[in-house]
Amino acid sequence: MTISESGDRRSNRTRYIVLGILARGPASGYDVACAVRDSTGYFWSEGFGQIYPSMKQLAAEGLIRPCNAPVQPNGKAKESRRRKTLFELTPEGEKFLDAWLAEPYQPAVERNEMLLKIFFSARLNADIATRHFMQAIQEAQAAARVLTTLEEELVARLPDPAARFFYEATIRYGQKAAQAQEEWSREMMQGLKGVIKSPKRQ
Amino acid sequence: MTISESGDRRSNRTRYIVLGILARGPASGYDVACAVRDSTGYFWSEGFGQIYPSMKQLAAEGLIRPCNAPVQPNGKAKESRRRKTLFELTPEGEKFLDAWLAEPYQPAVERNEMLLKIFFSARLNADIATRHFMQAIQEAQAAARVLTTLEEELVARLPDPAARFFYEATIRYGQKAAQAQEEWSREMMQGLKGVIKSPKRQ
DNA sequence: GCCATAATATATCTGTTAGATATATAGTCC
DNA sequence: GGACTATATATCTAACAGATATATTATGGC
Repeated sequence: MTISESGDRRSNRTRYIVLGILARGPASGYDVACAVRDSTGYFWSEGFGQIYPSMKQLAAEGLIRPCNAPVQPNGKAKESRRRKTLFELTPEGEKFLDAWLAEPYQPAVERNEMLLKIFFSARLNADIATRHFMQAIQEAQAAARVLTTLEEELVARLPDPAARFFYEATIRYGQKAAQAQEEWSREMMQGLKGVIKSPKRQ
Repeated sequence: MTISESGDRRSNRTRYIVLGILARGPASGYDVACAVRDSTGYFWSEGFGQIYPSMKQLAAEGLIRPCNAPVQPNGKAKESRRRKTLFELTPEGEKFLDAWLAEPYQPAVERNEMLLKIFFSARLNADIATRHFMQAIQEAQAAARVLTTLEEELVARLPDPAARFFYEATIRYGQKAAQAQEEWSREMMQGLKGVIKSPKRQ
């Protein structure tokens, strides 16, 4: 199994977030999905369709293994209506994760539908473009609210100062991106008002 | 065939860029791929694997059709070593494109590997996080250079003022995003220096 | 003129992913 | 006890990333 995957056709990325979350403690597939949604969901999406098969593969490869920890009965009975299958990281898994973390990251492949619609907007009237810009503002503001809430919960989530710093770094990124998007949208609406009366239909 | 696809599982997005490019004039599959790469590549990726099957489907649906324009012999002979199969938009295709453009856009699904590595960086030493931040700066600067070049070529590309405005809007977006990324990276490296001496390995 | 090479252009392949659907297990309530 | 509901596991299928394969044509050398 090769550590470097930079030359390959798109390869499985799901396993890294699984490994990263298991590095913080034993978890089931469902736990991983919840952890992704609750802490990294705003910059990394992941679904059951990827998590379960990836965990199965990771187990087959010896990077994670079923956990011998007792299935907790839970203080709150209503949090567990079905027995969990817990997994933990193996030493090999830990090494694998760290090696991947140290490699350069692969830049995202862009596919921004908002910009695609803006790009072709000269075909339509200015009201439609305005609606797209307004949508962009609303989304930026909604994202900023989510990030603010996450930031406020940070201290309780991560007592470790280093982990907190890096988590906060991701939040800060999201906030800057949201701000840039909102500014851009406002700028463009202003420019639209000043220059474009009613773009002619081709 | 339904115009609104907002409630569906991910549906084919390739066809919209195909339709949009054909709205500017007849083109072959290869022409579409080149046009995507040259004018929208920085915010919309598209490969042959999607373009050809989508064009085939669009033709089957009557939204595009083979073009009766004479296969141009080209002024420059070396630009055509194989006969092109040109397609053009049908009136139905044009209506379909315009209806889609007027709908709210679907927000991007995020999957930012840089942030994922940053998120788990407390496991490693600070030099590795610094390398990721430096990579982010270099990428932002490279993107800004590409966008600057595109901006300079704009006047020659699009004589129509409306089309030019919207194209420039997409470029402006990319520039703001690149700037935000660079600022963030510098900020985080600064914070790393001041707070984190050597993050402990867990 | 023939053949090899190279460039343009068309087409397909396969692993990953988005997001939906299906199923299993257990607790609660009437 | 059975219906309902919540947690948890698992699978499905269309879309996509990016690679590979193939077809067609022009060019150059002998």
